[in-house]
Amino acid sequence: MKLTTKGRYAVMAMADLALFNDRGPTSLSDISLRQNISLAYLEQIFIKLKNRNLVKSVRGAKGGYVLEISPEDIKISNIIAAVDEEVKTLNCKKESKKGCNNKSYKCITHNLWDQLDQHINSFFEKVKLQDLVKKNQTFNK
Amino acid sequence: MKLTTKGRYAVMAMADLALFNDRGPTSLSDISLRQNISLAYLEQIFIKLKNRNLVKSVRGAKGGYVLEISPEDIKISNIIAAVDEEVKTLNCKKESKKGCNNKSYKCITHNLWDQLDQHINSFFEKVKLQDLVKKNQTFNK
DNA sequence: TTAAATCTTACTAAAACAGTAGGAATTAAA
DNA sequence: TTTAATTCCTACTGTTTTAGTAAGATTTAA
Repeated sequence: MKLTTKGRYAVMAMADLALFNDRGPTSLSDISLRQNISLAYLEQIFIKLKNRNLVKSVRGAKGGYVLEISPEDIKISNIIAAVDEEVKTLNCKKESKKGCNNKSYKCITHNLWDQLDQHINSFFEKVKLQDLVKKNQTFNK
Repeated sequence: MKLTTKGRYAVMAMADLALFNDRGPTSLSDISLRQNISLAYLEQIFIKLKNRNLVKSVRGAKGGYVLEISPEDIKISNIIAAVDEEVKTLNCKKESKKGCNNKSYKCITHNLWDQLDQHINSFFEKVKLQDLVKKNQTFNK
């Protein structure tokens, strides 16, 4: 599975952006200072967030980024997916040569990984950016 | 989070072992052939499984491994924990210098990662090795 | 004109991953 | 008693990923 600091930083930065969104564009250097993430690294991350239409950029002085859509409509899964190429446990489908073929005893764990994926993804699907901004959040149903 | 082929291989191998457990010790070379995992790599994995008392070894010719406890009593989480050092999304607690301090806006995502951990771990807690051996398994509640 | 900001591309040190290699110790069976 | 099959143990290693850094180009408000 893929869930690295890049994904975590992206969620942190988006939450930061959501908090300050009503004050106009937020610069990456502000986020960098508040969240303690390197500016250059944030730049790379925000390119990807922009490509997925999660944020809009405002170039030039006093520029920065603003949310493209409202925090209630942004799922955590959208953010993770934007920066980490895949959120998926490896399973035998991916490796055609090794592991999985039609022999039943080779596919014992096949369903397990599939359902783990569903489980994790459903978690990220359920939580919205808006939920992070509220206090004393509980994300489990 | 940490969930690599080592953890997957361990679960596959344990499932394999569960299937053939009533025929006496299963050698790693058998598992290697059936599951297409390198023998030397399996050896490393089984040392760890043994250390956690999930399997017993029988040395010498005709030796191999047998389950130390019955498949109903082995949770997937036990297996993963045995080989992958931690199943935990990184969170701000871990990095004392960076990220998390008492300023509220730096801890926005703190709860999120904590609860993700709980979510994933609860999945692995619920599934037993026995469940993998049955057909048409469903692990989600 | 200047400073603040995004945008773009390339590079890189360190760590993790996924093994490989080589041999020692043990034991059932020939 | 020898052999072959097996676990046990330690060290090494190529590749990929991670987590950035570096250097500059472009845009725009003041």
